[in-house]
Amino acid sequence: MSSPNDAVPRDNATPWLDTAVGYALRRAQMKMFQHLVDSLASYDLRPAQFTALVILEQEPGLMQADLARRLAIEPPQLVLLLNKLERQGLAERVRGTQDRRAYALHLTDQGRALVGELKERAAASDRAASASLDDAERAELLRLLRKLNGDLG
Amino acid sequence: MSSPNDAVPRDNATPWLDTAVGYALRRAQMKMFQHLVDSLASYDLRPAQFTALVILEQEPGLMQADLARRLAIEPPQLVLLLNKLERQGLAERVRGTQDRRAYALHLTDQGRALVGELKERAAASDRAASASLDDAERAELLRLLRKLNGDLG
DNA sequence: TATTGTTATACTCTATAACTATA
DNA sequence: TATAGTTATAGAGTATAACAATA
Repeated sequence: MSSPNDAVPRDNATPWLDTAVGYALRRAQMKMFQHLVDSLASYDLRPAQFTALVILEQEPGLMQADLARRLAIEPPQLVLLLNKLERQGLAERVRGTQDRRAYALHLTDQGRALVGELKERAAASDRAASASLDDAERAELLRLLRKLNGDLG
Repeated sequence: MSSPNDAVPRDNATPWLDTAVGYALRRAQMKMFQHLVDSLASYDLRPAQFTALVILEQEPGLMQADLARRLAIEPPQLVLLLNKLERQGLAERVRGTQDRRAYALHLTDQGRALVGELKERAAASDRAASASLDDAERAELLRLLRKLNGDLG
């Protein structure tokens, strides 16, 4: 017999799925993701579009290929995402001065004005969708997830 | 200013994304899910198909609508999933005796023989994809995720 | 008339290859 | 010849409506 974590007492009455981190992770992610989708719907933004705005606020001037890598999407997908953000007046492509193939990506004034409100919305969604945890548990969950992801800090 | 968890000291130098449980959760889930996809690829099984086998092992005789609900997929998707498991000789539909519209779902002998090996594979994938956590941390992560999901126990 | 499972269909997401314009 | 971005296209995954058989 085998279970995902041998530190968990292996009770034969415990369903296998209840011992799998990946299964619990998937269900948690679906729940929180859907909550965020609903929270951003009135802005006509999807989670990836919101994340792009947050990254561009923190690192203005990024190239498209770099932003695509940050979002873990392929360049062709990023084209569509950026087209939408430009149509919404939230971000813009600025032709590179040195390399005229590349674009430097920036938020517009409107985008900069909106992103703070979006972060508050998303933060509220984060808290609401994990309301069964207290603040200390949420902080510990975040720490463990970031360690799993190989993040520093 | 706002962050997803007010118990986390709100350092203005900390990028907002690093404070969001949902973002860390999504990245962790993608990493573990992809690892499982690779681990099951040689069996020509996807995670949802594997999960269906595990559920049917534990609860033989389920109806399709019930299994669909467990997997959080729509009935039409489950039809295709079951067709594939039947083609692979791992599960079968048995016409209900009382209600002849419904099917009782069961593993075949071959399915029962395989599911133990699959669970070991999946458990190894679970551990490998979260190798940056020690056993105590993995157990605590599982506990917090299950609490977030509203699971009992 | 309602329910179980199925089919048909469309919509989203994602991945790949081929194209353009610069370098 | 290589690279940044784009276009075109096709493959999954997912959701909805309509249908057949049974209750």
